[in-house]
Amino acid sequence: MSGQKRSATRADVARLAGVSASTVTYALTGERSISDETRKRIMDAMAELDYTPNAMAQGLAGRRSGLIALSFPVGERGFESSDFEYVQAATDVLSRAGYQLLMWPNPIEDLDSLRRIVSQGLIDGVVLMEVRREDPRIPVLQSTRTPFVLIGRTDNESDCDWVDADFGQWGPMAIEHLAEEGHEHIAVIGLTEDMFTAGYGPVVRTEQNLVSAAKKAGVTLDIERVRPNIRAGKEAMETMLAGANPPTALIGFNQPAVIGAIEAIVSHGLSIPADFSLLQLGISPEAAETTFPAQTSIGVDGALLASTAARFLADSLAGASTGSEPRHFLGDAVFTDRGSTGPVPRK
Amino acid sequence: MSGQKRSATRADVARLAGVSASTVTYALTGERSISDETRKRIMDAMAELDYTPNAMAQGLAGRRSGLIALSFPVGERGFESSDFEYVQAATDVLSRAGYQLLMWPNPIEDLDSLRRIVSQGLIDGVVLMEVRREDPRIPVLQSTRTPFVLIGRTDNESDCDWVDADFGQWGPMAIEHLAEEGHEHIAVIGLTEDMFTAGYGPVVRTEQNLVSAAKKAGVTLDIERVRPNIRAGKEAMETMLAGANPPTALIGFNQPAVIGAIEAIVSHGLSIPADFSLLQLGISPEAAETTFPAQTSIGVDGALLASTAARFLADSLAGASTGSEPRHFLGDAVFTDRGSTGPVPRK
DNA sequence: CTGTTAGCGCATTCAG
DNA sequence: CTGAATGCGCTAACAG
Repeated sequence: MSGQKRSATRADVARLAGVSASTVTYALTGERSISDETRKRIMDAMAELDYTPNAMAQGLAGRRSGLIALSFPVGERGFESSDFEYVQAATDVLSRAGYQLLMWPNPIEDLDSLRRIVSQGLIDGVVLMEVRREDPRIPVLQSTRTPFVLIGRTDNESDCDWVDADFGQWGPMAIEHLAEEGHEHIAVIGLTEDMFTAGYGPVVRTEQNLVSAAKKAGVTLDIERVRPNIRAGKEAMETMLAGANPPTALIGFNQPAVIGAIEAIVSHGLSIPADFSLLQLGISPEAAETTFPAQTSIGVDGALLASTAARFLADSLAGASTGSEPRHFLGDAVFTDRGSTGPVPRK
Repeated sequence: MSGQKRSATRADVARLAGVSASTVTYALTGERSISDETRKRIMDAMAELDYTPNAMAQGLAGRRSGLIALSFPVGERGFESSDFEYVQAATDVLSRAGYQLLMWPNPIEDLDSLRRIVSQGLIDGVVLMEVRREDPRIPVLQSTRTPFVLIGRTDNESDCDWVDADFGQWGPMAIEHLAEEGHEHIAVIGLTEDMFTAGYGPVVRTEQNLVSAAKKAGVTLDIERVRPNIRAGKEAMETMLAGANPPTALIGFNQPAVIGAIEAIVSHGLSIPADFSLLQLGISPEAAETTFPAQTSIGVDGALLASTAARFLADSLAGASTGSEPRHFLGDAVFTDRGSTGPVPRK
């Protein structure tokens, strides 16, 4: 056993370097100038003792924990690989700014736990994911004066910092792409009304934009809203294909349902993209390439969104007190052609 | 502005309740007995002041942060919904034991960061996921005397606490199931050699068991090892089906590749399970039901694994000093019939 | 059953 | 350019 019982403290370093304790701190933070001579002695001492500052003590004394919570409620939707893109990007930016990310997977409704953790002084700021149109977490954070940023938007948009996809671009982009290829009758498979009333922002906005873009382009839309599962999507698609005037393309905003829809399309004797076109909204690259065929999609760069959010938060933590204007960021729509759309087939 | 600048401290509570500061602590921890009278006064005072103990100060004084890191390196494999099952289960158990989970997504090789975070005194223990046969994180944790538990195993099994799937059951169970249905020639699509040499434990163990079980059952195996992507799986399956004596069933241990394999099977004019049987190993329920058809599978209860690991860690944190025997747990194989296997077709 | 006293390791005044 | 003193909010002996 060669173990040192207790790890070295700042006092140990100071002693070994022959300086005072506070000088060690300043050598570390650079808050005031130090002679090269002294700095070197301190650095050497730190290296020799394998010194690492104690985070708790830093937090207590400096009223800054270096921890950021990522509120990542996992509801019906579950976890997708795309979600990790967000986590990863946020982690990168924040760690560069000296913060660690604390994942907080509790449900949105668990406000007591949220209140507790932010009151504990353990957390400097919060990134909120899966934001609802009226999000109960926000008042909690505001009342405890905890800095935060949203990935997503509430109905009251101007109220705080947020980043979000520019859903306004999705509908027009999707409709235009398909209209250009000659499609005049397009199926849409979205999410159920539940998601509407639960206030799931993207769903509402996107569908609205789709409708208005279709009107402008003179395209007929056949909208079905179903639960996010394969069977529901399959049934919805079968119904649409069995109609008198079946659609020649599908716009999906519901990945599990679209998997079922693909099955329905293929069973119907149609092949993609020769006979039928498929365009999926808001899907991650990973998920889009997990199906057969892979899905052409319109979405947002999640990493860009998350890293921007992280930057907003880091900035407002740096600027501490000042209540400058809220900052917003809209991520451009990204079109990725994976070959699942094509010109409308001749009869 | 009605904001209290600074949140209430233990001293404030003590003053308002008319007791000494330490009494407040003991009322909270129950470390020594207190008259009901006094306890009530303290509780009332805490409620009135909306008091929450400061986590940093608790950590500094009590040398216990209440934070557990979950080392969750995200490599080539990415993030799957099943992974969240682990996170969720671990979080539940640990929060009941008074801990928060800090997600640590850094790559396995990022040992400097790991060393730093555990030396900071910010973390009481670590749960390691994606454990390699020789995992470099382990020496780091041992040298810093940080309690930890593995989800997975190293080659040196007796060395520390771990939980893992009982892979020994998978091979026999898979072979027996298919053999009973009359299959005599079975394809296997596993992962590439890279994963072998990278020391990805499950891959190695499972394939070995598959081979020995097949020998015992008198079944012929046709093993292909491919990268985890759709195209590779499709090509591998096409090759096998084009052979002189094509297999009648597939055992997969590579989800993306199996998606491609399914496509190859269907294109070949075979339908599942009437003409061809499919059995997937080690896949999450979510992923198994994301394909068409859904996949019958053999795997492990991830939530059980993770919660057991969490319990191991919580226990060893409670029993602090004592170095009792390492604890191990093997999760039973779980067979889930999703209808993708059936009797071998008559010629 | 309760109060008093030291620290935990560091940031930050205040003095040179 | 550097040192000394104070306190962050709490736990854990030590005293009754």
